[in-house]
Amino acid sequence: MADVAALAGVSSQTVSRVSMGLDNVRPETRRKVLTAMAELGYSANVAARALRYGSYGTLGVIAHRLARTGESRTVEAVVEAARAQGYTVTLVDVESPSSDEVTAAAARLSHQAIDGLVIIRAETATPDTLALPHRMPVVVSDSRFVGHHPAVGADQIDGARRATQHLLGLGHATVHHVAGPADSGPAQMRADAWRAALTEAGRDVPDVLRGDWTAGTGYEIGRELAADLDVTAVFCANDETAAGVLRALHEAGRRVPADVSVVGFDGIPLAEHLWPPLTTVVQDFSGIGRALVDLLLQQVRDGRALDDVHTLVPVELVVRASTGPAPGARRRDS
Amino acid sequence: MADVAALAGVSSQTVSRVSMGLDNVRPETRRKVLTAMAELGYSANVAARALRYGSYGTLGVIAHRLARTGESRTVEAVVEAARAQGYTVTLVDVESPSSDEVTAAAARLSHQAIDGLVIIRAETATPDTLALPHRMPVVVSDSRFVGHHPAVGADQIDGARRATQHLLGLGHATVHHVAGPADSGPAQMRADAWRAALTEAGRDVPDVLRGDWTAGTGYEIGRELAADLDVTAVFCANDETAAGVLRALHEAGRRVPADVSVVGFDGIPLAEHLWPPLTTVVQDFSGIGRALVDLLLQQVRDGRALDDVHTLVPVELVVRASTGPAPGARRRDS
DNA sequence: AGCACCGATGTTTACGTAAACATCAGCGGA
DNA sequence: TCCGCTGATGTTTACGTAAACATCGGTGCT
Repeated sequence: MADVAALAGVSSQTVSRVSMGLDNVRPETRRKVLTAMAELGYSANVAARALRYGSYGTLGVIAHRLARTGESRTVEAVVEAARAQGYTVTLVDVESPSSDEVTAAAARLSHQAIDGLVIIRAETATPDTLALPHRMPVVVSDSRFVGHHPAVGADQIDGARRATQHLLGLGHATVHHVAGPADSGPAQMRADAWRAALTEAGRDVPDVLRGDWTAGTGYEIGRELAADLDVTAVFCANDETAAGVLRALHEAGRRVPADVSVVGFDGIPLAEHLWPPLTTVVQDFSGIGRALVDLLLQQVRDGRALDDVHTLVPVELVVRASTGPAPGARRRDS
Repeated sequence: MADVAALAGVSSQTVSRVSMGLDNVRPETRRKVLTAMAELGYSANVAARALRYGSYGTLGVIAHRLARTGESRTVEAVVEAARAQGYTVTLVDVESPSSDEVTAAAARLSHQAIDGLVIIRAETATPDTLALPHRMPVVVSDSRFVGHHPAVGADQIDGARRATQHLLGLGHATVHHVAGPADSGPAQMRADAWRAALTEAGRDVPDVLRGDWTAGTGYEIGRELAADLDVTAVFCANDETAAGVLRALHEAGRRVPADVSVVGFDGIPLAEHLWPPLTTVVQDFSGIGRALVDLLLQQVRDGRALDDVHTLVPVELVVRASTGPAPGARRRDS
C-alpha cells in the first residue's frame, strides 16, 4: 500500500479510500491511484483489513460426509445464501458426526477466520458434550439442539408420516421401514413418525430394518424384504437406500409397484429417473440453507445468541410410479 | 491477550508463547496463563496472527454446481487432503463455469484470506480470459490449462475410449454417445475419444446427442434413442445421464442389456444400484483431490508457480449388468 | 477583503499478534 | 567473590489497514 501511495504520489490513506470505493476522492487522483495499483499488482491484505474491521466475511460450515446427497445440497444452499449476503464459506468435513469430531472441527474452524458457525449435522453429539468456541454464533440443522442453539430442519416427522399414510391409503396392510443409522437424529425422527403413523392407523408395526443411508445396505436389506412375500410396502429413510431396495426387488422378480410399493426420502434429482420413478418426500434443501444463513447472520449482526429459535422447513410428498395399490386391494378391485 | 496477561500477572509475550506451545516457559507460569485463558474465554485472533505471520492456513476452492456428484466428491477429497496438510478450505460456488464468473469468484476469494486457489472446473474459461489475482498459487482440474497453470485431471480420453471399445468388443456395430454440454472441457474430451475409438475401429460415427449432464435430458434423449431400433449401444457422458437413458429404455419396453447396452461415466455410488446395475468408467475423485492439494501446496511453500505440470489420474472401467452382447451377435450365437 | 465553511487529502493511531531484542535472576567455575 | 553464561520473561516494534483527527486550499457570503 505504501508503494502504491508513493508511486501515485499520494498518502496511503488516499489509497485506502480508493480501494474502499469511497467517493470523496478527486477523479484524477483516483485514476492515478488505480493506475499505480494495477502497475504494482496491488490488492488489499485481508488479514489487516479483518484485524482493523473485526469481521472476516466468512462463515464456517461443519459437514458430515460431504459427498452424500443431502449434505452437499445443503452445503451448496448455504454457500449460495451466504454469497447473497456477502459472505463466503469455510468448510470442514468430519468423518463421523460425533461430539468429539464436531468439537475438534469447531476448534479447527475457530482457529480460522470465521464470523459464525453452521453445523450441518451433529448426529451423535448432544448439547452437553458439544464444546463450541466462546461466544461464537452458531446454527445447527438438527432440531435436537432446540433450546441450546438455533436450529433449522426439514419437517422430518410430517414427511415420514405422509409417506406412511400414502402407502396405507393405497390399501397396504402395513409398511416396512428401512431406517438410517441408529445414531442419526433425522433417521430416528423418521422411524418414530413411521411407527406413530402405523400405530395411529391400528396397524402392525414390523421390526425396523437398520440401514446406514447407503444404497449398498439398502440392497442387502432389500433382498431380505424381497424374499418375504408378505411385504408389499417399503418406506426407505432416504432415496439411496430406496435405490438399493428397488434393485433387490428387481433381481428377485418382484414387480414394483404391482407387488411391492417403495417410497424414498430426500428428493434427489435421480429419484425421478430410477426405475420405476421413485415416490419420495422432497426436502427443500435450499430453503434450509437460506434459513440457516439467515438465523446465523442475525446473530452475527446483533452480536448475541438466539437460543430458542427453531425453523421447521416443510417437505413435500411427490408421488411417482414406484407406489401403487396393494396387491390385495387390486385383487379386491378385479 | 492483554487481559489474559494482566490476570495471569505476566506479559503478553508470555501469553503468546503459551498459546504457540513453545517450551521455554516455566510449567508454573504456563499453568497460570492457561487458567487465565480459560477464565476469560480467550482464543487467539486469527487476523492478527495471519497479519503477523503472512499465511492463513486456508485454500480457496472454486466449484461449479456443488451438488453435482463429481463436483462434490472432488470437493470432499480436496477438503480431506487439505485437512491432512493442516489447511482448511474456503468454498465458492459458481453458477456457470464461464471466465467472467470464475474470475469474479477468484476475486471474491482473493478478498478472503487464502494462500492458494483450486479451480475445480473452468470449462468455458480459457487461459487468456481468466484473470487471477496477482501471484496467487493456482491449480486447475482441467487439462486445457496445461502450460498456464498446473493441472490435474482424470484420464478422460482413456476412459471414453475404453467404454467405447468395451461396447464394440461385445459385438455392437457402433456406439451412440449422449454427450455433456458443448462448453464443457471434459465433455468435449469424452466425445472426441469416443469418436476416435469408433473411427479407429472403422465404424460409423453417429451424430453426437447433446445433453447437459442431468438425468432429465438423458431421459429426453433416451426416448429418441429408444424409438430407434438400430440403436444397440449407448455411451453416456456421465452416470446421471445414463440413469435417464435407462428409464427411457424401460418405458419404451427396450430390454437392457438384451436390446440395448448402456455405459456411464463417473462411478457414482448409485451406479451399482441402478436397474440394471450400470457399467461405468470410475473416476478416482479422492486421488484427484489429493493431487490438486499436493500441487497447490508445493507452490504455496516454494513461493513460485509450477507452470507445466499435468497430473493424469487413471480411470477404471467397471463392467456391470447394463452391458451385454449385441442383439446381432447373440443371434449369431444361437 | 475577510471570514466561515467544505471538500480533498495528509497524519496519527489502534487493531492483536509474534519476532527481535533487552533484561534479569540464578548458577557454575575460576 | 566475581564473571559470564543460560534460561525465563519483559519491552519494543512491525505486520497492513482504516478510523479519527488535522490540515490546507478554495468558494461563497457579507
